[in-house]
Amino acid sequence: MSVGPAVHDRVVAAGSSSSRVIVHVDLDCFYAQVEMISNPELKGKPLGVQQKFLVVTCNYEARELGVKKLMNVRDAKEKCPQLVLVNGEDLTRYREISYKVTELLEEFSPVVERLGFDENFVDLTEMVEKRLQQLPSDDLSALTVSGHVYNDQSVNLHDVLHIRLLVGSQIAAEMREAMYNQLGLTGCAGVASNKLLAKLVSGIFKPNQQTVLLPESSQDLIHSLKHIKEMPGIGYKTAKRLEALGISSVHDLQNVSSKILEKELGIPIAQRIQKLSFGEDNSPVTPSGPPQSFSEEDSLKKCSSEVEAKSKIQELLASLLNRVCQDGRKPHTIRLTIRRHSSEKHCSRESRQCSIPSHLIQKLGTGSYDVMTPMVDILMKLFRNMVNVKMPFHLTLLSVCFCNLKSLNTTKKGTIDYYLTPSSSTTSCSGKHSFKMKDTHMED
DNA sequence: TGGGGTTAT
DNA sequence: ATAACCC
Repeated sequence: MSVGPAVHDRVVAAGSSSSRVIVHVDLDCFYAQVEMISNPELKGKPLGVQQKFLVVTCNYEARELGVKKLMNVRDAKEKCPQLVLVNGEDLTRYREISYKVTELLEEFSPVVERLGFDENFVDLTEMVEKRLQQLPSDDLSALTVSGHVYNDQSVNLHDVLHIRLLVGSQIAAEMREAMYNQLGLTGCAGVASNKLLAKLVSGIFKPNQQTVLLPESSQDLIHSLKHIKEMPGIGYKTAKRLEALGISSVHDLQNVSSKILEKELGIPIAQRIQKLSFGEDNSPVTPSGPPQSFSEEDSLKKCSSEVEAKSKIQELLASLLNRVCQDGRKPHTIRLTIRRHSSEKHCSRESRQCSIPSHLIQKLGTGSYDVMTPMVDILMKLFRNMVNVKMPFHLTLLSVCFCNLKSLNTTKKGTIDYYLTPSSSTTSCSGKHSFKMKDTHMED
């Protein structure tokens, strides 16, 4: 190796994992896209997806007519009388397609982190390295960026970091092309050296486009935020506390004394968000893998009796049992969550959880046994532990969650389970074996 | 504000 | 068990 010192430093920096290539992939108005695929007659019309009294998302036709995300149905209809609404309270199809997207991305590189149903991060560092090593005779001159470059900054083909991000932009384009060809979905992508910047830059050109951020422009990107609340990682609470300190811009957060910040927020959060304000984010892309919990919830106008609660709980549990059955893993914990009508308290929830008795866990995959009744009994005990049913109450939400999921197959072969584990597959949970409520005459 | 999810304390 | 964060 006889390269100059500057080049050598960059190569070392690039190779020592201090420099990564991350892509953030963000589907365009995901629920609305899924609905238009389910029912192509909706295409071309202004479409909103409704949950209770809210339009939770809408397509671009609707946005052009003034409909916004999380807009009241009343306001949306007023703004846009032609608005077509579909109910989106059942997330089943959204969840299924969401995981198909993640699986498609995992085919490019296994390191994929989900963020909600419609966003994914992928660490492209290794893939980019491989592609650069395959380049014939180090000929960089044929390389071109795919999509937009933030700030229209020009690419320097002699800069290793530029080259790596440029290859990242090409992979991002292939990902979006695969999403469209295989799933019919469009989305945006942002390519940068960390998750924070990749996420921020993915939103720069908006529907169905992509943007790469070169390092020289990262300060411009973060300073384009008008308020620190727009910084991913700084939520409602932290933003309020910072505002009370007179900190509202990225610049304020960069320049505030770290001692003052640590005193207000504690050392870990203070240090993390102050690094974020400089565009620094060393958090890894953590592979999400299968979900760690399954939950179903329903918000209610009013639930004020134990019978009403039991009926809702049965409904939620029936759906959950089907989901958990299809997953194959077994939940070892069950949780019930409520929200009380409280006058002002900002949507505070309460929960109670307990272990699921092992004899019920075993029966979970099989349709051979009524698991509903004992499970509902457990949930109602949790319910009465939280709610004094002898006193008046008013709940506005019920939620049931299965968590602490364990795969049966991952037997540590020292345990007795290894020798006793049942063959576990005489029944399937699909189709007619699905769990139903109340009516027992379900077989065709 | 819905109907989900995650991690940290 | 709660509180914060994300969508």
